[in-house]
Amino acid sequence: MAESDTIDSKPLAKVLNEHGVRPTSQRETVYESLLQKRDHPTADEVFARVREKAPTISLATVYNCLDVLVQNKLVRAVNFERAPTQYCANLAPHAHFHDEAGRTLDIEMPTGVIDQLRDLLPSDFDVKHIEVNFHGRAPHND
Amino acid sequence: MAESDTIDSKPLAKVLNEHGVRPTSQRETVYESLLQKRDHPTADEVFARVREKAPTISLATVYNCLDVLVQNKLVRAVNFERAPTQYCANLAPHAHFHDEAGRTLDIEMPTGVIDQLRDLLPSDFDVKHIEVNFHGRAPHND
DNA sequence: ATACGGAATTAGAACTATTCTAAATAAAAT
DNA sequence: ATTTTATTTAGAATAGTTCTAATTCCGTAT
Repeated sequence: MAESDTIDSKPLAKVLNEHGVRPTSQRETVYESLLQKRDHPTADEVFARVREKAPTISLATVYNCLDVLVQNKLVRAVNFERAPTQYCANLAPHAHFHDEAGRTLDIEMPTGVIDQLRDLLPSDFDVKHIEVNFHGRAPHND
Repeated sequence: MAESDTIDSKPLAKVLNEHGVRPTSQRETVYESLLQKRDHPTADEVFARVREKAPTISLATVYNCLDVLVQNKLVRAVNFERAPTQYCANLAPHAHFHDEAGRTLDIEMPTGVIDQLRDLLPSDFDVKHIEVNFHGRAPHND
């Protein structure tokens, strides 16, 4: 299995480039880790995960990379009640469910619902982003 | 106009009591300030405002009072992207619009919309709270 | 290939909103 | 009045994030 085309790793740099992000190895590693385990990790958690592949990376760099990815719409930052920011590689419009146990789940949001939310606002409001957060208890399926 | 019944100040202690909050002078002052200027102040801003009426109050007490009011459903805490928590005395279910200039506005949310949001979740999810935040540019009417 | 210049990374210090701590005070219950 | 319990207070501590200044990296021009 020496020189097989690994389906994921090759186009990563290209994806970053297409979004205006200079593909450094740290950015690729951070982005890859978000794509691989989609459980809304915090910066600290990302830091812990990427250290295996990039043992010399610093926490500041993880923050930098995450910021760049968020700025360039490759990743979403998710905030809930002053808890540490969580990161999410799901780009489809969706809401988040925050479990009382600490889990964060993506909730699909059809465009119809989004449009209805937007219609709550007077027409002279310019809406850039709509954020929907649920909080409660989700059934734990282990 | 010496001994007129001031419509607001009398029942305040009663309102607190009815919500299970022991009415201390600090709590009354903090709650009153939120009722009077409904512009979603931060704890620091509340601190600055109540100092006129209660010059010896401490910031820690302001935090304590706000927490107690939030715990007992007299006030809502509003968070947006790790900005300092803002406080809101509007108890009706509503969303928030976060202006790029920093203003926070209440947006009425009919129960129909709330129900539709809840319907996005599988029925075995127990929803405690739904939070909707808009972000964008609001027309500034000065 | 090599040197230059701007961008990215790094370690650690700094910052900020909030919470904690322990002592003092106030209020309620006896 | 006295005891108990809750609240307030000032300041220290904490945690997540950002800043700083030095180093390293990478693309481009030579």
